[in-house]
Amino acid sequence: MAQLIRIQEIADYEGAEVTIQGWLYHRTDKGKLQFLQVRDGTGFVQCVVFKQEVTPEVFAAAQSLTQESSLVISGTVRKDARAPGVPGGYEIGVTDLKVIQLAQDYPIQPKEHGVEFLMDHRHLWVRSQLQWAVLRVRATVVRAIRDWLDSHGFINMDTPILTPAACEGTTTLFATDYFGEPAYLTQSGQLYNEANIYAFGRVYCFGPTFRAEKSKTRRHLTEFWMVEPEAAFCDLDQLMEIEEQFVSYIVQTCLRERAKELELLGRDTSALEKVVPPFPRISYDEALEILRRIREQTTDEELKALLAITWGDDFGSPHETELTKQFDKPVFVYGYPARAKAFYMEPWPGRPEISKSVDLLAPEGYGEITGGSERISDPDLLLQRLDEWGLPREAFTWYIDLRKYGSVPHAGFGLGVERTVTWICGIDHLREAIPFPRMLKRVYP
RNA sequence: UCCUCGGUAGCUCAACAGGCAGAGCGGCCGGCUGUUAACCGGUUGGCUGUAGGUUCGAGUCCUACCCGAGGAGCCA
Repeated sequence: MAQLIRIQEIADYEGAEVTIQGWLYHRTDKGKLQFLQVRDGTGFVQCVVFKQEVTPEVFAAAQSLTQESSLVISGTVRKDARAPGVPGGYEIGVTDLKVIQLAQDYPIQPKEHGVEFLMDHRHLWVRSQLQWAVLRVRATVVRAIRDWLDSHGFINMDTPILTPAACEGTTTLFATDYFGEPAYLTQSGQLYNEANIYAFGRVYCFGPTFRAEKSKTRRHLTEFWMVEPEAAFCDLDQLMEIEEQFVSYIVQTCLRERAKELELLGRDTSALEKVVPPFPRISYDEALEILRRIREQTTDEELKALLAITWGDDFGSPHETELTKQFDKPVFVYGYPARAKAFYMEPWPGRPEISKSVDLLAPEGYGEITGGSERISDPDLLLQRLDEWGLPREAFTWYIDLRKYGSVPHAGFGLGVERTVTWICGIDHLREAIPFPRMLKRVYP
């Protein structure tokens, strides 16, 4: 009696009679010999059908199989270095095969397709090997995020998705009708987590977040996932230590547990192996100096124009990309000009024009994956900032309260899941790092 | 919102200077005992994004619009 197994555990069944349930990924017909590439969600395996080893009915059934037909297949597991697949190196010598459904005209072929076509068929595209690999890495990233935080004193505290007001401006918020009043889809759970730390010390929220930005680039989604840790009694230096430990753990976990997927994606893992603490730290001022040098040395006039920047401006993508090329690890850039950042950031001691903020830029040109800061803890300073930014005090009554009842230095950051997955996988577009991306002009399927 | 590129068969793309709209893949039929997006032979397949214009003649030139991609800005 053949045992029902999953492809990912096939190496444990060498020589055994097994059954797998899955779908036909690809078929090569050699006449009296057929090679079936079968996937079951956990992996891909080659199944070999010899005409003389099966009944005529089984052989004909194998010949009738179309791409993505569902099937139950039985046979003997044998080791064979020629066998492709994930994990690969093993194949099944087929003895029996049952067709569940013959798929009709599956649209995606194992060849190059255009972006629009693939996005229109995202519900099917996720079955393709590379997409499957990326999304498996994503699942591991998500689990590593929770593992690290849960085991380092952070408690999960989810924050609302429907919110009454903007935390950083309203133009990029999705508005909804909340029983006749406007409510907005969240851009960040940070302000709520600043309340939660006074109950739990260290917290994190983890969920989807929404930005109605009309961004049309490979680095933007309108709906993306963000994890936002926040810690009481934490300053900017301590925050950077948390971030580098956290990010390193995520990367190393993927290297350990998703080696096959990263190999399938053609990822140069030696670049990821270098992602261990400590990460280099440079100030905004030092970053400007580096950019100035790059600008002087380049002969590329277009790049020179893109890299133009004056003190006080936030970095754009070209700046981040060029900066990260200078390092082989993620790099912290701290101390951004206060006016380029949000109202709640603690000013730098003795230099009020600078904030205690820090972004973490991923190497190889991937750019910003986290943004964080130490928050203002003094109630009077917070009131002053709200006024300066033209924000109504009434809307922030509860937030101001937090500075009145046992205020402490505290800090936090947000890490973008899709950007992290994109970087780890070495792919070039965020849309492949989430099962069903939401982008400007894309809400289907 | 701005800049650049693109839209031709189910898919990926050709089509010279305006002159019969083609190939590969897929599908279908046949052949092949080690294929890795197999290979070989046959076959199927078109409102050239939309509307208008120029011309004896438009996939090709002109105008407007629609859709997509990449980038800028903004950001994780």
